[in-house]
Amino acid sequence: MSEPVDAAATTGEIPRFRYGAALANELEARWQDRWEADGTYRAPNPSGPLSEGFDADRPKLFIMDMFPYPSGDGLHVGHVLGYVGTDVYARYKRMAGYSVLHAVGYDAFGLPAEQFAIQTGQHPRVTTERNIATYRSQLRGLGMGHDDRRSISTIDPQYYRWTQWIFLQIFGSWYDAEAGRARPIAELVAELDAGTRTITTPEHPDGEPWADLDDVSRRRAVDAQRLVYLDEAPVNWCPGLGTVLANEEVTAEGRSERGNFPVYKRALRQWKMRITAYNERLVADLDLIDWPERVKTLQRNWIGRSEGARIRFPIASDPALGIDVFTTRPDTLFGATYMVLAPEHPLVDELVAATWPPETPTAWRGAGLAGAGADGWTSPVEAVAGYRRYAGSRSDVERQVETRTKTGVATGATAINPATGEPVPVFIADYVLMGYGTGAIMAVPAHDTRDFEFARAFGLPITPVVAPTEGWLTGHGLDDSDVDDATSWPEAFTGSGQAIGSANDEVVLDGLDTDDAKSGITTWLEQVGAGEGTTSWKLRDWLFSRQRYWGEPFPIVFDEHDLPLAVPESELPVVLPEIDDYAPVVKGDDDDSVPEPPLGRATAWREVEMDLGEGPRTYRRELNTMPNWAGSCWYYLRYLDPTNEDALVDPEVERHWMQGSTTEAAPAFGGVDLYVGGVEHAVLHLLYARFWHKVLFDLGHVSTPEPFQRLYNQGTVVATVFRDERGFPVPAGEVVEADDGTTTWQGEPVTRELGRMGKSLKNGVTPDEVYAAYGADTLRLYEMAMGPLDADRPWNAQDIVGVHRLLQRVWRNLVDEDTGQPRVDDAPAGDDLRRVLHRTIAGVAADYEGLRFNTAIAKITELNNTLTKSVGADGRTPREVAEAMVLLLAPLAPHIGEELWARLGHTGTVVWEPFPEADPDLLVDELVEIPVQVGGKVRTRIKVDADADAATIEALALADEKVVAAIGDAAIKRVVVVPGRLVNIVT
RNA sequence: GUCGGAGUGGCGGAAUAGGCAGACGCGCCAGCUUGAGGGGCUGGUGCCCGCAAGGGCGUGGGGGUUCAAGUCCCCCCUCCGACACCA
Repeated sequence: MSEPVDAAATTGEIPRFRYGAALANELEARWQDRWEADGTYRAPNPSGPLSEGFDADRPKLFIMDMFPYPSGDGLHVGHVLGYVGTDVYARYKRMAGYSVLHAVGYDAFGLPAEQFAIQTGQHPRVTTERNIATYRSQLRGLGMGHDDRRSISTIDPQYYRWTQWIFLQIFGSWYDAEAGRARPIAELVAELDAGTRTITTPEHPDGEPWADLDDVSRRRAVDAQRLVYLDEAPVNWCPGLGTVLANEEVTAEGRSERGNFPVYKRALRQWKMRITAYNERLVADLDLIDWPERVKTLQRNWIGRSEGARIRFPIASDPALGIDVFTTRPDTLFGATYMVLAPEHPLVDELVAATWPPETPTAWRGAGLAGAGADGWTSPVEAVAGYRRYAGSRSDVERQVETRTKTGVATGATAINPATGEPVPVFIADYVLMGYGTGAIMAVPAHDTRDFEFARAFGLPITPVVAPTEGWLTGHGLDDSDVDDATSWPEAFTGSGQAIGSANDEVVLDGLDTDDAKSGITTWLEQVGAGEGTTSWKLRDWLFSRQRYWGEPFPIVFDEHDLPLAVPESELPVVLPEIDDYAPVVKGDDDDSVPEPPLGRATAWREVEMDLGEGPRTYRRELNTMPNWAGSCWYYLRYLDPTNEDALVDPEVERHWMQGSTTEAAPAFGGVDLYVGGVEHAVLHLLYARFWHKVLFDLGHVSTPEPFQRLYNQGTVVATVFRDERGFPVPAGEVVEADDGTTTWQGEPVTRELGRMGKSLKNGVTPDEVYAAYGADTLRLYEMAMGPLDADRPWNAQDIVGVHRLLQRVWRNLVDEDTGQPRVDDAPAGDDLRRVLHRTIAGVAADYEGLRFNTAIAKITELNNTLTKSVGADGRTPREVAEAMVLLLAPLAPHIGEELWARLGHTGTVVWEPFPEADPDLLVDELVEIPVQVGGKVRTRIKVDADADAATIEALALADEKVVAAIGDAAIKRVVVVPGRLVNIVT
């Protein structure tokens, strides 16, 4: 941090009322107190306890930041970028006549808070609440215009009561696929009782025999339909954190997002949310919302819709058995020359052969793999077991680093290609994933890169069934003779083309292009019952339970059948019990024991007596807690009605704030009008929140299908990272830079690079440091001036002085630095100054509207520079200009805005003052200077009347002596005149 | 590898709808103020040639469309981000 600009203030050599850090700090504290005392930023609800001052004529606007996770380190200047952006916009919109709801809450449950508490040996509630207090004070110091009555915290039992209530809504629902929406589970039970609906399961494909089921079986059947359900399935188990994790919390390297611990797949009984029921709608409704295209793309990719077909390959030895595969290229079915199952596919054990078929190559038997003999394993059963061990021992990192060499073993089984009738061998290989499609593929080596590699490695036939294009052939040094002979191909042809070699007695694809071949084969498959067109998705159900202490308890108990039951609403909240040891049970990497949630230590709490309709009985509580995402899935709704004890949110209040945006041109069907946050939440928080919102919408608790109408991603602040010779970051604030530019820390040389600001890179700058050196308004202005809000930007302490000087110069033009008295008079502004003013008003308003705060600041600076020249050192500023200037600046720098407004003689706050309006007549000059080009090069500029016509301008241009000189002897071929813009003379 | 985003002075960045490239700020240079430093004020500052007048070049590179291209089209390079054996 550089020295304060007015370091000499203490020497008394500068004017008493010069705008510097001391003056800024004094007036900022004063105005923050006044705003708080006056409740300046309170946004009235249409009804209920927060309705005082409601004005039905004011259009509404709901503006939100992604709420902070209060860490022990406090805020740094990178965190506040988005907060300042929304605050400036909210302030502008208030002045433009809107009733703006802007509040902030705290996302305070979760792993980091718990880790911090464990490290410091304090209860997470103590550390979390202290962190929240720090954040509150830092944000207050920034001059945020938040409605303080609406600040919520996810750890408040009065808040998580409703998180639990929403959980119960989801638990009490099922997805009616025909209706395409969630419905109360009671309606399902009623339909089952009435016999108008049946539940189909893999065991009962024709429907559960409901009437014959006993109560427990019926409950099991119904529980399996709920939108949140218990499932015993492979999950991401992270021994280092002592908990399971959602897919979204595991990195591509197979490690935990938090803490970077290894993650293993383990079958555990866990709660899952049926987000996959909303696949289609989560994709389709992206078209309704005004979000950055890149975030929509990320969500689409994550949900991963792909169209294709499911095809059944019968097993040769037992045609009753069949392998279902999913493919996006059913048109290549005739080229399927082998099959691959994921190693853990349940069918493997059923179809594996007892002995190797004659002449099975040793490579197929696993020769060369760790654990196999020189000729491979001795039987298919051995090979399957051996390969599973081998694949399991390969970490995800290894699988990546080893350039994806294809490995696998044969199962000794043979399936029948339904199109050709030919037998095809069945393999297992870890390049086929159990988690996608059906966990099995038909391999078409001629037209799939991975299958091609596998086929080459295992000596399998490669049969072309799509003719490669000319370009592809020549690009690979091939010609027409190679079209149907893949032996010379260097790689698979994966593009579209004409089908070849694809005909049997019933269907002929030959000559069709890929799209037609796909539909042709699919129709045939459906006719003969060998398959069907279908859609596959990458998205999995959301693993929702954690073996940690610091989270919302589930409002669930278990009875003697070990079946879950909802805690009645009247019993909410289920308060997180106090326990002495809240640390997770961290396991060794190879410890297979069942995780023990810390809540199991709450011996007095873990069992409870309740009357759930069968008289008082003892139940066992669910001991897992909810993931961090639960509280952040719906907090925007609680801002609307934070004190409501009867409902999540009052319906009238919800409709008022969430129904159709009244400002944006985008199709306005509702949701938060503007939601600003980092792009790192593109799939996690934003996908989960959309899912919960849609469930609440289906159940009638909210009135819009999407939660966030407009999303905006602010950029990240990066700062110089200094590293020592070992590559470890050293505290950036302690690095010394020599005159020659070399940098050292404690005498040792250090390197420099740019990195995201934060504690881990030791390059954080706190807002408090900047307040002390320049004041909060300067920090706000600098954050906004650095560049476009959505761009990443480097923190450069040296540049802060520029915006500080702007405030100082504005102040000096309006206030006498010696006396503190206003320097304005009531004489009208000169014509030129007034035109500049009105152009600035129009430009700044447009910039605020478009969140272009950096150019708004540039325009205000230009206006002030003009003002400085026009009034001179001893002159006075025309009041109309002075007041407009203050109003233009107030959204960006609210404290100095209030102070100047008061010094200009006003008693009320500037916050609700109408934004100045530009006079359209003053936006055009009478004379404009336009460039004259000769042959596209500017040779001179001429002044013409703004409304001069083309002929007049052309005559003036051609008469100009510099133009005449530039043209010389050349003949004029053409003259292009754009009135008011330019002239171009073509020779 | 696939998808997405971005390359403009020494630096951060401007540039409605294809129409004056470099707004505004930092830094730097000069001058004024000051005992000095800091601070403040005024002016200058894309690069090259030139005392100047003036000229040439210039938005990652190469081609194209156009009277006119940072902006549109094609090819290539570099950087950043996301996903990553998804059948």
